[in-house]
Amino acid sequence: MLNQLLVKPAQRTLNTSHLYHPKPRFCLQLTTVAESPPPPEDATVAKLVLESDPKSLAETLSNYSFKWTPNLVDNVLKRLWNHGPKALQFFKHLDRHPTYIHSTSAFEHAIDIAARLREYNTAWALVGRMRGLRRGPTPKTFAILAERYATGGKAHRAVKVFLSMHEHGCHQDLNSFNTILDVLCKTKRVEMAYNLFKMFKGRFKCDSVSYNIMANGWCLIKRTPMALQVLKEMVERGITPTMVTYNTLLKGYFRCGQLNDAWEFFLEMKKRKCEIDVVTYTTMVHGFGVAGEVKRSKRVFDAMVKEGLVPSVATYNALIQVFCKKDSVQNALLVFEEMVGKGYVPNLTTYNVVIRGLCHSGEIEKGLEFMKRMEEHGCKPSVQTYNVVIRYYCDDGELEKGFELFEKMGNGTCLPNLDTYNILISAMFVRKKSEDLVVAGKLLIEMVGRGFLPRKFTFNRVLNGLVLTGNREFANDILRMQSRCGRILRNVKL
DNA sequence: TTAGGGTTAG
Repeated sequence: MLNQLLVKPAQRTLNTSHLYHPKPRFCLQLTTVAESPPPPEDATVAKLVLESDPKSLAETLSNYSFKWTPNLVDNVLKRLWNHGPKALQFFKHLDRHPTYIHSTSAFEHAIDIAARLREYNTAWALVGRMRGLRRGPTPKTFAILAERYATGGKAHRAVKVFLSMHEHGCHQDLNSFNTILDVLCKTKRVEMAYNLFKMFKGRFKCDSVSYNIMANGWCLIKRTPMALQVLKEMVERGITPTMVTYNTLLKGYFRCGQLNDAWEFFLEMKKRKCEIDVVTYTTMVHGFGVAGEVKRSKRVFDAMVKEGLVPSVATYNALIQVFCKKDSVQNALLVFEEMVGKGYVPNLTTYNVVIRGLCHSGEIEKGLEFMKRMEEHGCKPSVQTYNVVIRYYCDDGELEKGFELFEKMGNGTCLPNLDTYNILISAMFVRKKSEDLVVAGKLLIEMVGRGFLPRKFTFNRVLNGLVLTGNREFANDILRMQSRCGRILRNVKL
């Protein structure tokens, strides 16, 4: 039934339902796709890891003659980035390999993944293991750990990581100090960073980078006066502000909606004969534009060119985004074509901005054309690209087209992430059909199987939906899965 | 992975 619902009957169809699944959990059909070249080896391995039951992973992989190299392992781990438990199972399997030894970078990937899953004990065990093998830890290892602690809401632990570096045989220097400051600032723990900064600025002989990091931190939490204070202090200590310092403050003004102050600051920079650079202009184009001042934004862009500065791809991206958001996609496309005409190579951001703009104005098919165009030009659509188009298809009631793209992701080289699943699951509630809710339940099972932890809200929503549509038994299955869910992450021990 | 400019919805 579901198959018929989600497919246009006249189309030639082919059942591929989740090629990387041991058994199809649900059958969605999609139109025939063109023959594509064989996937790279790391994609094949990633697919096998995703498909295999953890217990049979070793056996599965031994059926193939992969030649394990640091590069291959790194790429597999990168691909499995959104599938943490699976990635760690793979890492663990190779950790027992008779001849292959994990590289520093493989360890750091694994540590990053474990810490992202908040498996801090696992992460530290890996640090110990890499030390035992004399593969680290390196300053980068600690930067990763600190960042994961900070983004996991454990800023104090992040600071501790930095303070304990030397105990793990890793020297603390100005670079690592700047890194911890930046990690804290980027996670909005600016006060904490500032305290640390005040405490150690003498010991590590803080440089302009440290000051710039702090100024940016205050700007990120919209406390520009404090950023100015940092600038003042910097000058008092005889450290010359750089273009980064000025551009940071300029961006800070825009972030606070202080357009006039931003403009004044820019004039002041000019007056003082600052070497105004492409970043300054890009900040202005974006700042004025997203604040609704499209004409001003375009004037700045033109002024830049007139002054002989060459716009970067980022400058074009800013302008294109401004047109998409505050003007029209048609004008944005004109800028896009102008950019291409001048020999620029649009990047992932360019395409994502354009595709989002098109979808937003109801031109999803045209967005899809751009997706093809980017692929033809060697720019692989990212999971965000897919998510945008899938979302708009679903919003438009074109569920089958959304699923078609979802299938394409699974078959190809761009694995779905948590957002992808959430988008699709939400879409399953629109038609209020029993069959759709069963799909939602199956998606939920699939995402858990791949190591994503759905929010409680998602579980409850699907459960309620199933119960209301008379799928009580299936709801019970899901309920049992939910209770197992908490244990899934804990089961991955190294 | 020591700092600044372009992607994200409701």
